[in-house]
Amino acid sequence: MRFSTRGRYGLLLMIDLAQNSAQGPVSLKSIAERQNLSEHYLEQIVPDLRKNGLVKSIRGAQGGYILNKSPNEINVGDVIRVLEGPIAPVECENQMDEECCANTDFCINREVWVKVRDSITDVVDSISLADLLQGENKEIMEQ
Amino acid sequence: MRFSTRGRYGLLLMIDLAQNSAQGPVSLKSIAERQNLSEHYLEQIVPDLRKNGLVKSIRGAQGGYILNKSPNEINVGDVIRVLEGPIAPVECENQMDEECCANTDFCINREVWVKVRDSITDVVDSISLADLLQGENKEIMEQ
DNA sequence: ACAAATCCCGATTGGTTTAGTAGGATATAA
DNA sequence: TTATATCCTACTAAACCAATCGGGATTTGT
Repeated sequence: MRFSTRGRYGLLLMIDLAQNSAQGPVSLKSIAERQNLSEHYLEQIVPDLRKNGLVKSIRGAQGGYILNKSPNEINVGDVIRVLEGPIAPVECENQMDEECCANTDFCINREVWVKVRDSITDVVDSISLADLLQGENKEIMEQ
Repeated sequence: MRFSTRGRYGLLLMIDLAQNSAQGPVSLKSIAERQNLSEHYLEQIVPDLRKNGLVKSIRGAQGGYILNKSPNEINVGDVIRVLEGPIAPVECENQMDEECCANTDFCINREVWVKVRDSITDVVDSISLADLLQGENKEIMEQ
């Protein structure tokens, strides 16, 4: 029950952009160095962020990536959903809809998974990149 | 970001026991039939439940499994932790302790994962097997 | 004593996911 | 024109998942 490196690295990448892309495009190489990640692996992750409108790319020398919205308009949930797919603690065909449990008339566990999903969603959708940057300064985020 | 079948099937197994093991041991075969699961696969899951004191086994013909505590003393989190390992949305050596992020002085994302973990923990530790059985009768659990 | 039921245990397997790596094509600034 | 970048497709080694397989040990009913 854990997030993969796609979500984790992607979030680090987005935070790096939030910190560094105000003056101009930031290359994956520099992000990879600062965050101690594989540049090639970031290369595999970042197209999803671009296609979903979270970052913008500038090709060629001195190119790189910049945030496509301001840090307080992007929250952690946006990044995670793009890189890891929908937040769903069990694999139901149609995102945990009523028809998901074909085995039994009524899936007795469904409420558990729905509550878990909703609690995760609440957390990740309530924290923006700006919150994380502010949290860094304060060392401890507000509860 | 999802639970595997171990946790899901295990929870179904535990609920089946809560419903049926009051009068005596329940065989995996009957559970597998009722829940429409593979008996052999349940056989692979149930030793973990036994070793962690959640169920008790009775060997031989007419044997089977019974709950080792009352349904309101067992909560969903107990079952999940036994079958899926600790609830930790990222893989840090020492369960998300302060030393987890060696790459940087301070892991800016740590607060996110801690909050996600805590929110999941809150949910699964607040729902007992008894709650789930009651929820079945009411069709909708209380919020 | 014996057969059936049942738990117990280790090994194997086919498929998927993860976390990358390799190598090149395209675009652009200097 | 050269160095710096993004972009794109493919490949791979390892791990994990969801079982399956084949037996062995224990108990009950007859």
